[in-house]
Amino acid sequence: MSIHIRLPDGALKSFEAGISVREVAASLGSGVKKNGLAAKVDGVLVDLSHRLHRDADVEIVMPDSPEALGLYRHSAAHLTAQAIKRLYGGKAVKLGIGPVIEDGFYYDVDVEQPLSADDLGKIEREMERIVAENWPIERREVSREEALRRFEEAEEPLKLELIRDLPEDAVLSIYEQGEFADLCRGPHVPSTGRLRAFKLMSVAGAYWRGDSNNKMLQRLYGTAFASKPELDDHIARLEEAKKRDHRKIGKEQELFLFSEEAPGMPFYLPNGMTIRNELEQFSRQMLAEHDYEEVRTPFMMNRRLWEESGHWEHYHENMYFSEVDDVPFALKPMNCPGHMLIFKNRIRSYRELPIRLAEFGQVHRHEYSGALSGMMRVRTFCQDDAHLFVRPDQIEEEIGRTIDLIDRMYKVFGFEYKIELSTRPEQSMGAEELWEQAENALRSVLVERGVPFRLNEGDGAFYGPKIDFHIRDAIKRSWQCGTIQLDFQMPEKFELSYVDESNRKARPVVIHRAVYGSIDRFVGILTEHYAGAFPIWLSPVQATVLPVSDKFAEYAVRTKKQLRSAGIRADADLRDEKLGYKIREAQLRKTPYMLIVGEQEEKAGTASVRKRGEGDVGRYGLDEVQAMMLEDIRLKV
RNA sequence: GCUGAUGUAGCUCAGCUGGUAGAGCAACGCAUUCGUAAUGCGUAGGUCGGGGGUUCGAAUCCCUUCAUCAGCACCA
Repeated sequence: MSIHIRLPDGALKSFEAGISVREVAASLGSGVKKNGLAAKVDGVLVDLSHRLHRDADVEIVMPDSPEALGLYRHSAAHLTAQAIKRLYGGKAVKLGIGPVIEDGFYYDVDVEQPLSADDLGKIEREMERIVAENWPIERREVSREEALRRFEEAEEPLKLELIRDLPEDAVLSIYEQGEFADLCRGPHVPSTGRLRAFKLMSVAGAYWRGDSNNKMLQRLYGTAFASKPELDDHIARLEEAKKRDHRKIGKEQELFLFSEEAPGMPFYLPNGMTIRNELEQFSRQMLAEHDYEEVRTPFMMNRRLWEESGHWEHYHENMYFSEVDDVPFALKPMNCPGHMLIFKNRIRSYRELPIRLAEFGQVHRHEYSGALSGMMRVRTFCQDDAHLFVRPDQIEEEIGRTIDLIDRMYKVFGFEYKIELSTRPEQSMGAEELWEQAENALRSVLVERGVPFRLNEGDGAFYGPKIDFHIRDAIKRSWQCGTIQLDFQMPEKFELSYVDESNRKARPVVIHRAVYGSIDRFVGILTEHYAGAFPIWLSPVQATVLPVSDKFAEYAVRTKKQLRSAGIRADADLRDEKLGYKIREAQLRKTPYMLIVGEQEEKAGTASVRKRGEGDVGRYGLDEVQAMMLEDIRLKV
């Protein structure tokens, strides 16, 4: 019996039924035969050894196909496991799982001996050896019984656990390469010799099955590519990202510091404070345009309040406490209870709603020591927080307005962001119907506006579902910044009410929202986003005046003063150094404008302008340069 | 919190198997008065994260503690 195979270009070819993909590939020319890695049969990825029994669309996966990367990485993970087993003893190494991840792969192993960075080189060399041996990688489908027997013999308790947890009807397959075998769904590249470009990156602990109650295994991270140049490129990108690290730039540019005396609590240096202040000022301007009112609430309030709000029950592990005069206090981890008290301060009419209370609220949250990370994860930070008290009929419009506000502000920074909708978590409070109503409200706003979003099941706040805005940092870690949270619980807890049209008490709904999220984290993200070259409106020093020599110091100072009186953050570098030296330094500090002044400039009342990223742009009158800068600042470019 | 690594001058880092700490940059001083990414010479600067121990002797070995980093777990 013959079958028809349709190729991606639409061509139809006939083969005997039962022919392998490998043979189909071979019929397509020597290049495909030699370099084919796997195939997509009717859209499903399979090994070259896969046999075809009926008509199908077949596409051979070549090294440059989008699917190839996953194959290389998955096979490289097996290669890693095989090498470790060879080096540390087949039965001394218990295999966990070895999946492909965004930039590579990892393999979790249970080995007595802690693996160090030095061991990685050793393992890599063994991997190279296995590549040189060029073992075919072969798939075998096995019965559950056979799988259990094999991994029992191999003394692989973790694999046995995985097999036992697979559904009854699951097809089990084992991939073998030389003496090594692994339970795996596949597919893989056809032989170890195909792996030409891989590298082990790091080793770290990871709990078995992601549960901190389980044993901690050792996780080897690695990456693999189709070719060496692509691998080198990837490594170069990682190094580039490291240069953007906000901790490094924060130190170099004197933005902020951390002290052992206050772990996870940033100190702002004058430069960093300037950036923060600009961010706040921008935010205040936006708040004014969107009819918010700014308030401020105490850092510390009686524990009673937190019991009332539910924070004590749901959040107290992350809170800081203090007791003075036998009165128990808690440092606020959130601003909401304070804002509830403000709302309750007097009777509210339905005509007043929505009431939008904003606060640059400093909160304290006790994070686990291991979670701290520069400005990205701290124990005290300032939220650009606000609570919108709305009538039920205003919910959707208000959420829409908030999305607009966030989008508008992010555009100024040129941020790409992703939206997530997070639903009810396990640890939460309130009735099922209210949650459902809240989740539906958020979802329908997103759907109506046609914004793409990802559903994040069970990741909501304990008091309500939320829409989160995620931004990526230099090393591709994603951080939640903006958030819109719908809350029917706090109004209940605090018995909030307003007087409605028919003079009856009605319950408002609260929307929690933040744009920057944590201003501190946002400063960190911006630092990496701009690689320290902040746009002029944020730049701590907007212009440096550089006299060619001491003789023009007086004119330099005059120039600086003029710019300052126009509201520009200008400095003059009067040190007894050569011009080239001062330019180099200002350049390294990423100063947006350098004004060079010498004899000709002084005579003409001008300055030679050097713009960051452009270099020397010529001579301008001082008023002209000043206008240029003010325009850039105003436009936030 | 867990696993592993790291902590030496303001910064970046060197210091082999234990013999009493060094470089570059920065700072300061002097000379130089300079035209678009580093002028030269000189000076000063450290109880080697903290505590304890082993030793004749510890930056180096051991214990403990703190902080930081990578990752895991956590992230209302």
